[in-house]
Amino acid sequence: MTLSVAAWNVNSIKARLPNVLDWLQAARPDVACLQEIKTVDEAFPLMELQDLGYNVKTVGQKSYNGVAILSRLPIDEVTLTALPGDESDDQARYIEAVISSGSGAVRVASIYLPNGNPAPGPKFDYKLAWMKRLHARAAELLALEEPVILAGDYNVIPRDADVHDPAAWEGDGLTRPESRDAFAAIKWLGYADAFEQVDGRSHQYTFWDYQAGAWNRNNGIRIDHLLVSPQAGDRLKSVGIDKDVRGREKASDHVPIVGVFDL
DNA sequence: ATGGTCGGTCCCCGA
Repeated sequence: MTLSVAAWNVNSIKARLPNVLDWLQAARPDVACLQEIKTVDEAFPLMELQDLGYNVKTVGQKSYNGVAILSRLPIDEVTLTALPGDESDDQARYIEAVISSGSGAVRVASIYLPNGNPAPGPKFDYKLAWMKRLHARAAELLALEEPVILAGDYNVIPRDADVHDPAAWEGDGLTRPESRDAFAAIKWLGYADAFEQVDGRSHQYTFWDYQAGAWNRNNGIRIDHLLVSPQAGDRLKSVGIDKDVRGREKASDHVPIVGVFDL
């Protein structure tokens, strides 16, 4: 039995609802981790998504951020609605759940990692602190020896090969060595970047800015990632980036990335 | 081409 798991920063679920519904109906992912829903839980369009057969769990916030997990399979338990380690952090950027698949339980997190710009500065400090907390949680999850999929917008461009013009992004919070090192450190724990494991091609992007004709010029970056534990990585079959979604009317600036697992 | 575009709102901020 296969399990497909998607990550997609929708940049407002309300502005994107027709596109999101169309894509879910066409791609039919078993699990979809959404970021930047930009709404409180009460205003999330629950019915429309339930009508497509999805169970829905959200961690929302007014105006900014907000994450969701949609699943065609039962969501057994929401294990976390925030990253541990900072009680004062009230930004809605993390939700983690246990999902029942054909072969047992799979743990999935929907992650919206802070952008961190302008860097350096307090926002960049917050990004790095958040990444440390994610590192700690990722280590705890590895110890469970379960299939774990950490899916979302990491706001990190891992390699120069993941950006159209590395020079143009020099010094940006998405490419700074501190950001790349923190991302690599999570992988060093024992996670794999699903895209790099099965594909690894250069210049495959998940985000194109709205400005300056970035989409038409293919000036993109790869910042949406699926990090997978060994128990998930061993069963990873394919990864796809649904690039065409970016060319639609009223598109998000991000497109979905989908991993298919034998789970 | 040293700019530009979205989405959310307290009329500017975040990306």
